Amino acid sequence: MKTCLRFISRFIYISAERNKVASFVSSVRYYNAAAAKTLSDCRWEEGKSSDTQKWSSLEHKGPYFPPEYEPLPDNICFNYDGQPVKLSPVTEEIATFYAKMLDHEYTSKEVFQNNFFCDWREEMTKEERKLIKTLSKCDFSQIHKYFVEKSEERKNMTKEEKQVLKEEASRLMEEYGYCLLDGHREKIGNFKLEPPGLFRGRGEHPKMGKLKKRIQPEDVTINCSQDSKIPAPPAGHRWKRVQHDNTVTWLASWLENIHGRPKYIMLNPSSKLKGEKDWQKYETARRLKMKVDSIRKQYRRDWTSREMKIRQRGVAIYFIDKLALRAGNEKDDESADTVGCCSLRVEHITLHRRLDAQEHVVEFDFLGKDSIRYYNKVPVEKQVFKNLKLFIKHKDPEDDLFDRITTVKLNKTLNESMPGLTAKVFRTFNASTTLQDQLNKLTTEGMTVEEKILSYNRANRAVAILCNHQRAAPKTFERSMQLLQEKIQKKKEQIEEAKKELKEAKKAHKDAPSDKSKKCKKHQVPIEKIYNKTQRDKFAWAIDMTDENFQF
DNA sequence: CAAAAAGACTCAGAAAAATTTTT
DNA sequence: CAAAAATTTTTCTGAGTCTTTTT
Repeated sequence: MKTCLRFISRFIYISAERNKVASFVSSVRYYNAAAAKTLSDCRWEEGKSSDTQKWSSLEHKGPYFPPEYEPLPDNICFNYDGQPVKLSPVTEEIATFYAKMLDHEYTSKEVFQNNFFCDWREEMTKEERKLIKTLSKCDFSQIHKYFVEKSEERKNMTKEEKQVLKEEASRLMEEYGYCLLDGHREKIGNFKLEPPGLFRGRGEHPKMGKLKKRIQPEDVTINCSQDSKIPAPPAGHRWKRVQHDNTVTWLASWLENIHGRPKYIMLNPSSKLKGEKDWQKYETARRLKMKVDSIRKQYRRDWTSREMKIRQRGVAIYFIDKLALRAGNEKDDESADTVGCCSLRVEHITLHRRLDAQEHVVEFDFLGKDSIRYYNKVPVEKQVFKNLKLFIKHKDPEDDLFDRITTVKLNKTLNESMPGLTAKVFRTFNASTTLQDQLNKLTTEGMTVEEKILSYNRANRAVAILCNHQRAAPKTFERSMQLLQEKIQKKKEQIEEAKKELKEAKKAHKDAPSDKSKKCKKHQVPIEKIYNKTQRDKFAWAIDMTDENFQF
């Protein structure tokens, strides 16, 4: 029983930050393996800067390239200004990207349309460009219909056909999905290259609708060990570069054309490399736990510093600590306008001397990561309130609230308080602490497993609120609501009926009810039903490590 | 040296796929 | 039982954080 409790609490602890539990199973396996060959490992770990060296051998098959474009059948036509137009393959492919998205609201946005049309025209042949000048004259409906039908067909495939597809996918996974790192077969996180399409940013993204180009082998850099079997580029092609850099963990990289930022093929979270890093992250959070009191003392002192930047820093760290805000790096205007702590603007907060019987309330309202709205009314310390008033004095709404600090400076300060400490550590720390606190509050010794799981879910909910994790209500929400109402109505009727039946049954009571006994048989629910396979896998490592002291 | 740019890595929601439950 | 709906899990890749390199 005790073990069970502990392992649940461990599970909760690790999964504090979303469902990033990663399968530590393999990590544990590796720790054991590592222990076995400690001697040789230690030698080179001491000698070389083992901190920067991520592997000593790495072999893989290179990325998997998405299939080539298949031109539309001749009877499917794109129409321009009422006339059918046969498009060149390149142009046609891009048209299909748009056509497929037609019933997504994205395509109704002006920015999306403009970006798409602009990029599309650039890929057109001269003749096409000359002809196709207005998006509103473009008729993709046949193409759209074609793909709707195709996906319908796919849905209606027979079991056998689906099985064939499944097997094909798993063969692909076998061949490209794994690499060999330091002699261990490790799962790759994203071995498939991102296929071309139209960029869909989150929120009001200025680049939405732009063409995400097909990645060519010539765009891809391969990273593997020198003496490994170098992955072969697709026939008739060559890699951009093959390098052997063991200070990085990626297997392949390319520059994404929307922002020109690098993208990588990396290992799955279940790998040793990722797992250990994740473990380290929690270790750092635990170190923060030891240190947090003095850090809190420090930033409180900073609230009254004569230096404005120190006051700002003190208040910013307070927000990061208390509200689990993200650091808030500066962003260019080529992306959606979202903020974090350091990039908060005056317009994002409202100060209330008193609000709903509370004093010194700060009302936050801004778009954070992924354009998720953060809305919160928080009572703060009087000194913080005073400072905020000072910070916004003589500023316009669009001015920075913290104009004297940056994330770099803030993290530098944090790092001085504790090695390895950065703003994001507070999120891990706060999530873990909240979960542990909630768990302690919600669970008692005598609870059944089901009750514990309920507590676990509730505790996790508290973490989600703290971290402002939220998903958009599905578009079908209204509909499901309606269905729910109908259901409730039906249930009511059922209850009425049941009551009547009961009355009748009472009257006819004397008859033997043996017939119903079969139906009434209740079956025992085996424990395995409570956790799915993946979850049980996740638990495996926790059980394995239960002797260690892991209380947060 | 600091600031900017480049680079590498984690985090996170949407959508798709798989699975389970209900009708 | 199949079909549909609901729910859960996985995949995908965009969006952050933070570090390293360059200017």
